[in-house]
Amino acid sequence: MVMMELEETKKLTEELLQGLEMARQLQIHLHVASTPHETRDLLIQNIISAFENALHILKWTPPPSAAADPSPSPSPVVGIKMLHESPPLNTGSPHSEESDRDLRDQDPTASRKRKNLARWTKQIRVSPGMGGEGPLDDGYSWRKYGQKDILGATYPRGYYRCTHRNVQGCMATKQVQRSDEDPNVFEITYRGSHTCTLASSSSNNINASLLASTTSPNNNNVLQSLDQQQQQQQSPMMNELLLNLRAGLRVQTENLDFNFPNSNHVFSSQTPPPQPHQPMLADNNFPSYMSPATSGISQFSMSSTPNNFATSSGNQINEIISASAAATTSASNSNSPTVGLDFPFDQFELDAQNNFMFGNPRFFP
DNA sequence: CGTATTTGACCCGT
DNA sequence: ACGGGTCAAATACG
Repeated sequence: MVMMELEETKKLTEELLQGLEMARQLQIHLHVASTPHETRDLLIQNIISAFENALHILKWTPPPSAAADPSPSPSPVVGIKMLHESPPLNTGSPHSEESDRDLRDQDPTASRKRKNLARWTKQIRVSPGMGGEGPLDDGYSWRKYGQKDILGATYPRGYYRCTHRNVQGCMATKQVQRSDEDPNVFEITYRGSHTCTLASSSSNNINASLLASTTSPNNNNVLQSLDQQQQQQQSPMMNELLLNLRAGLRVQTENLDFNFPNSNHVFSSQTPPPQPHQPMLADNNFPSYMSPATSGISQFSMSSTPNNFATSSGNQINEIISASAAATTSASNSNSPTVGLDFPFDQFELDAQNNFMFGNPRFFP
């Protein structure tokens, strides 16, 4: 077997750790009657994904049959597949993201940092029948800022940035590329994590719990104070996954990607103080304030209208959430020693002490 | 009328 | 020079 690189070892470890944490989460949720089954499904799915990813890292190849996309889900059959993507992928150059120029004017090192932004790709399959023309909404509010024809690609690539870039300096962006082979598949490349404060802060609860079990013990007390019921899964990823689940989509694979040399890179140096960033609308408890039926209205906006969900239902959700969020948010605004940003689901980092971080530390006083 | 999208120009790395 | 990514003015949208 080929000598495993340090990076891989790290990834593998992270995968396993995540799987472990998810399993622990599941264990906790199993004792909480009010936990929506979606949450459990999600956790299970994530646990499976963690293992799959770990195996993937180990170069293990699944049996041909299993490799294909299983889609036992209901109507809108959709498969989401996460792809590793630390090394320069399609485009050899990550490069300037919008205002590299501007950034450099203010901070010469800014452009360089951009290259370190987290980057990962997902392949999302939408059922042919679905009206729209693009991948489902991922819970974030995106604003299209460009479209380009790519050589060799039949479909143009759409460029999106977080709607709150200007207001909150959220530098997250994503690219949507429709697959040539299968027009029903969209490859979405995300870059950078959201630092915007769209919804509440409660969105990090699940992360907090995860942290509790993995990171330094000094966090536990705080974590324990969290209301587990309401603050369960709110990481963007969770939101996303839930969205999928709600829509009858099936999450096929989740992968993690680690290309964050340091933990600060996520925040553009241009951005004032690292803002408490939150994962977007916390749609975790959707049953309560947002029935599947209600959310169904726009949650599957396609690329042409990337932020329907966020703008429509997101606001209401935010309001609901903001209340509970206020408490935790304010308490955690300060920069904590460790920087764990909540990335869309699959993201997590290691803090200075190499503690596994899943979610951000803002919950800790 | 404010906000989002479109689209050609521009910038930058290769 | 080329291709990918972003800017920004024009336009569409609600």
